[in-house]
Amino acid sequence: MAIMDDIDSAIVRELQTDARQTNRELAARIGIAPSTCLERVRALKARGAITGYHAEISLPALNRHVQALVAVQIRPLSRAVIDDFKTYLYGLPEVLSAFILAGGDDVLVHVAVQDVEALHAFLMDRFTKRREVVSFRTSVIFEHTRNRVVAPLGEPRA
Amino acid sequence: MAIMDDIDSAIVRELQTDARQTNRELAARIGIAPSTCLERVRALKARGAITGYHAEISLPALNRHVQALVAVQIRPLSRAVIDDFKTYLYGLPEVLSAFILAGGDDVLVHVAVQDVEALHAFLMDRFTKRREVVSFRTSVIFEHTRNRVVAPLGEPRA
DNA sequence: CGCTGCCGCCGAATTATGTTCGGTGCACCT
DNA sequence: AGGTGCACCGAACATAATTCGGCGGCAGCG
Repeated sequence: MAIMDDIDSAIVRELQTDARQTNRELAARIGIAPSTCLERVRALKARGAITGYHAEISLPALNRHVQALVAVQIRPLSRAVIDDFKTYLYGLPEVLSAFILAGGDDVLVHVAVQDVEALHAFLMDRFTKRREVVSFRTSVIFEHTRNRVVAPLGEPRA
Repeated sequence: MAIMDDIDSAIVRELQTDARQTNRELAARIGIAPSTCLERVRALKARGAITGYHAEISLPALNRHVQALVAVQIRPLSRAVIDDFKTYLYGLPEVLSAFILAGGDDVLVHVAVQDVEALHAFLMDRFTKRREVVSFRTSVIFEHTRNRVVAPLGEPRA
């Protein structure tokens, strides 16, 4: 799983940038034959290095104009309670992602909703009513930038 | 930009699940002709509803075994300083994404590094030395789950 | 030092897919 | 009721994915 040479790195970089470019384009960009390229891409997926290909959708286009982060404290802090809460979150369409944390807060939830009114309603309906949620703090997100191309770290050439 | 019928929703859902399935598969799954499907996908991209297609890479495969969230306070809190800091963050390979926030903290940074030692080094080298960073709190991430399929909100059928 | 076996890359042939374009039906407007 | 426009469809053409046999380089062994 740790073996990843320059060619693999280049493939991973290109597919993070555009996952829908053709295998021929990809091969040409990297400088290998299409058949070789196909083989390596398949190996990366089989190895678990590439876990999937996903379209990125504009949140405004999905009628979600407000994003927020909600830092939640959970009690009692047991595995069962956390797992239940995770499952609960996963079923909420407003939730984009959830972080289970070490430290002050237990869970950080990234949500995207229609507007501030919907945010308020969401918090009241989905968090206040939960018994395991003893407190939460909400921060509205002004801007969220993602670094789409993630490269290997450490000794660059394995 | 807000017009998105059932077929568009289905396309968006499918492409979020697997962006590399063939246009024919996609069309068959949804129940329309490949040519129609191609047209709609192109329209969605042209309209800005689909912003891109990205491969998802396993962080451990990239030699990043530790993730953390760093809540940063910036002073002075001016646009110029924030923009500079954003640009700075964007250039750091360890940074996965950054949130600009309203409320207690100003910026929340999601990082992925090799191990806890590398996390410590990263914080010391990249944050402590910055003049505009007046304080930061770091939370190690035990688990991060993403909701990959994001559906339109509000009135479901536009 | 040379031989041999193995692994990965390549290129052509086959199969499948993307893409274009003209026609058709439905719905809406008048 | 007639006309107009839009979206969808299906066949034809261009392009790409996939397979597979063979070649070359490298390593390990004799």
